Amino acid sequence: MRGFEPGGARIIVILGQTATGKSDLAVKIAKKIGGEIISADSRQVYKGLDIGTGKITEKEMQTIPHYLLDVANPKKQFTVAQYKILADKKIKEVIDRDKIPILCGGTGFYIDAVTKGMIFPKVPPNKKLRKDLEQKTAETLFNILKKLDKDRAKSIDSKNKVRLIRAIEIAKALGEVPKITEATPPYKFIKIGLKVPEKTLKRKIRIRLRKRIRSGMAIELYNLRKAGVPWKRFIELGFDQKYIALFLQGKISNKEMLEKLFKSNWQYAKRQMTWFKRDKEIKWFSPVSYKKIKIYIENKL
RNA sequence: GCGUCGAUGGUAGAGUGGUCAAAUACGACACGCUGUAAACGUGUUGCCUUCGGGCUUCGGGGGUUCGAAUCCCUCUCGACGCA
Repeated sequence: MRGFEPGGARIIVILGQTATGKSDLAVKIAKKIGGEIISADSRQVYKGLDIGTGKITEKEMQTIPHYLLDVANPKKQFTVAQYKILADKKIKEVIDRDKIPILCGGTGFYIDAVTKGMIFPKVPPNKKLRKDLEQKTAETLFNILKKLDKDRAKSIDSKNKVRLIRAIEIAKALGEVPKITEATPPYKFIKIGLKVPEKTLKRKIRIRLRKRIRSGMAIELYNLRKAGVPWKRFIELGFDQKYIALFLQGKISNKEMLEKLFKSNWQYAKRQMTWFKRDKEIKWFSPVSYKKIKIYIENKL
C-alpha cells in the first residue's frame, strides 16, 4: 500500500445498458484525463468472442490500454470471483503508474464486486458435488442447506437451485457459509451511467445487430466450433451465440434467429437496468452530453 | 355446391356440461441476487374491489339445462376432402 489514503485514489466507472456507447465514452474520457480502461463485461473476457460481444477493436481503442479482455478460454467457465481478483490487481497497477483506472462495462455484478468490495468465499466449484446436487429439487436442496447452515438458509432464495447448490458447496467445504462480507475498497468511485430513451435503445440494438451479422458474427462462432468449443457451450456463452449456434445447426430459421436475437438483447438491457437502478451512487447521463460528463468527472477528480 | 374438421386470453395451445377467469409455454411488466450473472430465480399479467368478493369473457346470434368454453340450431370465417 503506497501513496494513497483510503478514499484517495479515484476510479471512474462507466456503466449502462448494452448498446449505449460505453466503450466510446470510456476511450474519450481516458484520452482526456490520462486513464486506462478495465473492462467489466462477463462475456468479453473470453478469447475469440469478439463481434458477438461487441468487443472494442484495436483501432477503436486509439492506443488507450484496455484490460480484462481476452483473459479467459471460452471452453472454460469464467466467474466473478476470478474477475474480482484480476480487476483489483489491474486497478492497483494502473494507479501505481499514476494513471486513472476507468472501469467500463455492463455486467452489474462484476462492477459491484469491485466497487462494493465483495469478498467471495475461496471455495472453487466442485463439479462432482454440483452434478450430484443438480438432480435434486430445490426443496430438497433447501433442506440440506438448512441443516448445514441455518443462517444462510434464512437469507437465500429457497427456490433458486443455482444459489442453493453454491451455498451447499461452500458450507460443505468450510463448515458454514461465511457471512456476506464487503470490505470498502480504498478508492473513491465516480459512477457514470449512460442512459438512452427506450425507443432509441431499441433502434440502436437493431442497428448493432445488423452490423454484427454483417461483420461475420456467425463465422466467428463457426471458428470457435472448429476450435473445439461444443455446441452446448454456446448456450452458456450468451444469447447471441446461443441463437446463432441454433441457426448454424439448422434448428431454427434465419427469421426466427433474428427475432430471438433482438428480443434477447432487449430483455437483457432491461435486466441490466433492474440491477443498476438500485445503485444510488450512479449519476446518469445521456451519451451525447459528453461535455456534461466531462465537467462532472473533472469536478470529482 | 356438398361433406368433414376447426374458431379459446397479447401469441401458441390445453380444456369437451359444474371444481374454469380458463392448464402450460412464450411474450409483457415488475422484482431479487455474494464464485454460471448475457446466468439463475420470484411475483403479476380480463375488469372492478373496502381484498370478503363482485362483474364481463372462450368467432356472432339463438336455444337446451338449475348450470355451457364444453350439448343443439344457425350465421360468419379458415383448413381439408368430394364434386
